[in-house]
Amino acid sequence: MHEALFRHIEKFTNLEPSEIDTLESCLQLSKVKKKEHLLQEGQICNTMYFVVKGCLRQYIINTKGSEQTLQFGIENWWITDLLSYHNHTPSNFYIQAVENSEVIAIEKPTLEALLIQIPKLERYFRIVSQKSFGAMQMRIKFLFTMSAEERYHHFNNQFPEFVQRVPQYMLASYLDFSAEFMSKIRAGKL
Amino acid sequence: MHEALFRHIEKFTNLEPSEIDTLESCLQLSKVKKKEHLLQEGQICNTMYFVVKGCLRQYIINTKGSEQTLQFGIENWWITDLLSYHNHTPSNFYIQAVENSEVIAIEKPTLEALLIQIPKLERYFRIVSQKSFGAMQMRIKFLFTMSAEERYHHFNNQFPEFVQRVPQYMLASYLDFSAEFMSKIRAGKL
DNA sequence: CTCATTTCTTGAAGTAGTTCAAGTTTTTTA
DNA sequence: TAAAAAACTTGAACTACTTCAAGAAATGAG
Repeated sequence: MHEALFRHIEKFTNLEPSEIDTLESCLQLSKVKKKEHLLQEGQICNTMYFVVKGCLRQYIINTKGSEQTLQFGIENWWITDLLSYHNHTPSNFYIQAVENSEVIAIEKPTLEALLIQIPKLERYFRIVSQKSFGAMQMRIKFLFTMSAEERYHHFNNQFPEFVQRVPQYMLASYLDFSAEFMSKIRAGKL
Repeated sequence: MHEALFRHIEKFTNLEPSEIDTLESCLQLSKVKKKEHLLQEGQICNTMYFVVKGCLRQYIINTKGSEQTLQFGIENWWITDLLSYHNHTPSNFYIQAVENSEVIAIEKPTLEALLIQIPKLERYFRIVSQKSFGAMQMRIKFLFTMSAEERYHHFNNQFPEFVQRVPQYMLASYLDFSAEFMSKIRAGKL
């Protein structure tokens, strides 16, 4: 049922069959329709989402009322608001499906119990979150050192398939420039 | 000897006296002089640094040859290049002392061994890195939604003491604007 | 205390990006 | 398969910031 997640966990730590059973019994796969929200600003985020299939995004609505995507989550990524999750504070973010997707949603009490029953999961989540933090550091580096055009080309080189997969205006805001500017970059009109 | 770190760990998990002993025996405090480097670009980052006293920063040298601070680390923060650490790849960053500082430096083999001997440390590092990731998400939000002036005032409200502690030009680059612009913001000349 | 170094300030000129508004194309839905 | 909705394009006007250059102030080292 949840092979995708098991395979991901096995990359970082080896589970016993009994542990797989325990885990299996706590998980359920849910379908999320395109544009459906898993988290809204102001809610307390109590759930971690593992993307089995499809694409989610985390976004905010800025002071001008327009959406800015801060993060995408595709297959084998976790997505959640970790600050709201840990501190029980209202979230600053929306989490929404960009495509029809399938996710494993784990509620905090379930996960807390699992982490106690299967301490290896502590290791798994440690490594995953340390790597994500490392990736975020690189992201900040790119935001700081590259021009809008460089960011676009760099992203397009690294993830050409992904660029086709999401609306341009979402990617533009993720790369921190306007949709109009992206259009001009792509047309080579500068 | 290393109370600062023990106190920090105890916030997230409770260590047995024997575990404290084990840990104690693996740690050593080192002094770092202002401007001294703990990591240089191109090196493989093999060490995690816990700041006991003082202030470190992670920075890059951009294409124009000037320094840009990506992260500060003060008392009770860990600082390292987690991507280089996990992937054994050359680091993109410098880590340098901003003030004369004291750090606990843990080498990767030591830490790996400790995580096996004291599994509770997996939990500690998981929570710390998840919270750091959450903080990074907020940082990106601020970078995306606030003007330079707003970022300065917001930071200055949140961390007034810290603003006094580091050179203005370092803080300016951390907030992603020029030192000259910072000077004008502070003078109210806009 | 004094000289050298580092940090901060100021103004003028330039630019990488935004915003707006309108039109076009593509995708979705019924 | 038509109509509606969503996504993309284009150009013109604007602006938030950068860059440069030079001087002033603060800090540090011997």
